[in-house]
Amino acid sequence: MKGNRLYKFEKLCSRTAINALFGNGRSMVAYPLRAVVVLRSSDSVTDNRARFMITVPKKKIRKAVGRVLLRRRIREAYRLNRQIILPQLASAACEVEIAFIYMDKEIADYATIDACMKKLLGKIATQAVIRAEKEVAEDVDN
RNA sequence: ACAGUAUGGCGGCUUGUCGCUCGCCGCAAUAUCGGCGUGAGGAAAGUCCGGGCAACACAGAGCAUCAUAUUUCCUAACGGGAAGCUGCUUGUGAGAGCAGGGAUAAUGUGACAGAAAAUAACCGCCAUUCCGCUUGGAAUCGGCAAGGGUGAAAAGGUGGAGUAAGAGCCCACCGGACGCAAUGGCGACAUUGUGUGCCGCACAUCCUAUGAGUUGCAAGGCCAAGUAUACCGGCAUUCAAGGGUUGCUCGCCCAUUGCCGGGGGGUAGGCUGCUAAAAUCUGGCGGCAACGUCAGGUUCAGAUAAAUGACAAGCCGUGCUUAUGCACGACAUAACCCGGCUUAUAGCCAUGCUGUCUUU
Repeated sequence: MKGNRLYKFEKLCSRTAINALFGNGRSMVAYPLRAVVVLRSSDSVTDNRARFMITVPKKKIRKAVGRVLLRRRIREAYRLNRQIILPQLASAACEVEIAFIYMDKEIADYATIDACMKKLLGKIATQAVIRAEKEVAEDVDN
């Protein structure tokens, strides 16, 4: 994988996978964004370590125009910033599934969404590193 | 010039960087990569009508429910549209809006106010009788709809004749209703003549005519991993035990359990339906118009946790300020597809018409 292209297999499409994510995920917040995350270890050699989805609730943003615009902005922010987490995931041998949920009632501009996205991805990356260290420790114990 | 009105149209543009959907080409390849093309609206919205399409249902008749209700035309169809007719409301005006089956059938309702909301006597007018005798007062299962105020609506209007007082009770003119006739119009209807004194209105129930089977692409059709497994075949299995054949034993067949193979239905998931059509553009012809017709050109979204974007710069438009700077650029995101309706919409353009002012 090269460049900033966004492939279909990076999107989270399956209904069952989404239900599992919301059942087991841990949430973290960087207002106005909330992320629901599932980390799991994976030894398989794939390019695809992260899959994501975006939700803008109808209760918060009434008009379809606004929801579409926000979805596009969030996707753009993820696309441009995901290089923050991908190397960490590869080194920690983890896969991650993320759902981004928009929480504000106003439509935020791109700059604020970009900043939030950077913060969130940073948190996820550190989580992945911690998890990897733990597993290493357990292996030593065994 | 300004303000308005009707109809029709537009609904920001360009460049750069990084990206998305689908299609085509290249490669073994449906992944990936490279190249080329392609990609939201006038309302895509509300889901209010009418169709197409699909599945299911369907002898025939009636009832109920809902919708519609002036005329002629347009249309695949419509509860939609066009051009008319009648009445009312509104605007100085161009114009705009609303309503429009019924019987001289029936029943009910009409807030507040008012005597009374439809078999009208509160005040009032008149008559008769009694009291008083001055102008008045009282009574009558008396007469009177001319005057009063109320109201959305008050018993056709004006004048005369008439009377105790009055009244379409009668007469003249005017208005309306209904009947008849003539003329014009495809028709609703209009105009004219004539006859009948026939003379409140609104709404609902009701009646009449016409239409409506139900569910919606999450319809419907196809493929189908894994898991469990109806059923079929093969092999194996039992220390004992089951059923059939037989008087009994063996044998054979069935059954049991396990493995392997096949297999139907079918879950996750995928494919299809799925976009070339009542399509659209240009021109001619017919029509007042909606629209029709002929000829030629064009190919124009098909996503599915859901594609057209993000950022930067410049231009354009509007407003505030004035060589500049700042702010703003509406409404609204296809989900099977069409025709309408309704609602939202900054600003701009074209054509016709109207009002006001100025100039010639």
